[in-house]
Amino acid sequence: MPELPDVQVFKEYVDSTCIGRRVASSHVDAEQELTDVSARSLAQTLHGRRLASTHRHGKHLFIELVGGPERWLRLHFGMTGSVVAWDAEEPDQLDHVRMRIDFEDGRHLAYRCQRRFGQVGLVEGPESFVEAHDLGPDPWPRDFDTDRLRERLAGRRGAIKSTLMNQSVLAGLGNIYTDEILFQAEVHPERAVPALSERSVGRLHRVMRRVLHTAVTARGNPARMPNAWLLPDRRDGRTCPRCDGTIQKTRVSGRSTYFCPRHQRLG
DNA sequence: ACATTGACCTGAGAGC
DNA sequence: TGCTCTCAGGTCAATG
Repeated sequence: MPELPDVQVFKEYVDSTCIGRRVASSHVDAEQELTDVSARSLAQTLHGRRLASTHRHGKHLFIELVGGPERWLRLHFGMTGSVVAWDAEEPDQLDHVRMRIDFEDGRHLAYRCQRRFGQVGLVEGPESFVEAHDLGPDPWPRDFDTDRLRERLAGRRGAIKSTLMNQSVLAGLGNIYTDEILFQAEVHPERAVPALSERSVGRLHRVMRRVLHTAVTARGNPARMPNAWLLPDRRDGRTCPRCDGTIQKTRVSGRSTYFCPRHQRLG
């Protein structure tokens, strides 16, 4: 599900396939996904613009459109969204295309979204969007250090899992990578934030950064992730890839949660 | 202010 | 076979 690493991969994909190209036309069929903009005015804004750069914040991908008033295309991928680019022959099985951009040089870019939880919109810039939606800092850049994490967790009383997934605390972690980080940091998902030791916070920070970077290197593909990770074994009853425990499924704040009760202890 | 829960959506898979 | 039910998980609104 598109979380920070997946969206980072989408960003790098758009960078290498579409940046610098000019829009000839676009087809928008995303009535449900559109936020703050009509299909008509989105198509109008895109027309003739050049895709100049991209920026990612959390699970949001922003694409800068130059050649007019400052506007950025914002893509959010929900659970099932993705992007795909092609030149001549349209790929097979290209279902659920909600928006397609046709470039002057014959290339195409499609935004797909099966379950329609995604969002497409136009914004004045990434910073104003982040501020308006009260998104927390993105944990990907180098300057996201342990102190920053500690500061973001201050004052929180709930379970660590729901807190890490709260986009106004940190922007980018979803259900799957949060489970992965807690699994590797050996922290029980229901542990209350105030009950976390200083060491645990440091470990969470270190593991978080390593997991995100490794996931991007693996292109977000679970099959390419290390064997000792939870992700490929994220199923009830599986043997824990780190110890002799058994992976257990539970619910935390309404979200299905997988963890190893043997090395992620509550008490 | 913060935490929790349910609704939204669509397709896959389970169970009968 | 085919129907119905449950589940997945991103956000947001409503409620506690």
